[in-house]
Amino acid sequence: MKELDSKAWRAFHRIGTSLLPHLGRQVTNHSGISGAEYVVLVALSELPAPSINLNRLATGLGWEISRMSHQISRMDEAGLVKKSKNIEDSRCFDVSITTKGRKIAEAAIPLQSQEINHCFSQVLTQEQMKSLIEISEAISQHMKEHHPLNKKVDK
Amino acid sequence: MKELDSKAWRAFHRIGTSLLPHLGRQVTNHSGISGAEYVVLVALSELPAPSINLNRLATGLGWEISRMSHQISRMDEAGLVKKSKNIEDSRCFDVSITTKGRKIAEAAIPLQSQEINHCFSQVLTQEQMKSLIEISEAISQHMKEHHPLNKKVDK
DNA sequence: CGTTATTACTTGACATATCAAGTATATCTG
DNA sequence: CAGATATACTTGATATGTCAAGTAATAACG
Repeated sequence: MKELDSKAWRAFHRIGTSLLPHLGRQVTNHSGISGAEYVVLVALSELPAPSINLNRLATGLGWEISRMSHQISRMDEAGLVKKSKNIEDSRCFDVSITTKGRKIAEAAIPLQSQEINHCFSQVLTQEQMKSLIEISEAISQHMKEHHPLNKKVDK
Repeated sequence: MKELDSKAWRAFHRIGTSLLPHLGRQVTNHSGISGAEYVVLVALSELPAPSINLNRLATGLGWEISRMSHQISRMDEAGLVKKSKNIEDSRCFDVSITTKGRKIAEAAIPLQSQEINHCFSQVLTQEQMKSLIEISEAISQHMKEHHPLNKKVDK
């Protein structure tokens, strides 16, 4: 491995393991939900449809299904989301955000945006952000093709 | 938050939460140690001195001290590292890598490099990697200044 | 010196993640 | 349509991470 590769990887590893946890902690502090809960609530609140099945939700966020299952169960108990059996296929579960969940998400999102601004957007130039998007797309593409987490969900 | 900012953040979030765990899983598969153990072993194996105190090790990797304490205890039990009270200041612990730990690290490193190559270096251009290094440095700098995990350790 | 801080870690409880196995419902195949 | 497969989750055990509180040793102060 070349010098540059190693340096780039370490750099990436470092921010991945410091910035992401930091943002998670922030949500917890200002809104009382975990980083994982935040991500799920945002995803649900942006849905074009009122609900989505668990499998697609997991795949969409790049999570293992089992993790999502546990997470949704907890969030259901906490009243943040609602889980209901799909009528057509009763193996499937439809997940939707509750009023309570939406309220919390709507309060959390601007605070979180502000923090992201602070630690991310304002620290980088436009060029750097564009570059980061390309980088991410290249890596995501590779991961999707070569190391998918769950079996493919057909479009 | 502007469109670009949001897109960049999501892109980064996505790779941060997919690529890093993937690489962790890989080490476990090929070398039987966790991603966290790998990171610690590599850090210890690269030390100029034979040992380092727990506090510095944690700070160097951007970990909480408590986490490092748990981790080192487990790795000590597993025979991967050795923990010994510092003679001058008996509150401190010196951590060093054992022969067993070094052997495992030396076997794991090339395999891991290969995987990093695969998922990271070969997927990006030289330019992109250079850009990523700059991005990381900007963010790391910000984090160090504004949101340090533990109290500062003076150089 | 004795008292008060500070530092360097440890500990334990709890939340979360991961992995392997299990269950129930669909679907496919001869 | 019966039996075999596949799918969509669930469950439980175990490993890790995180937080708050504790302990012990050193340093700092009056």
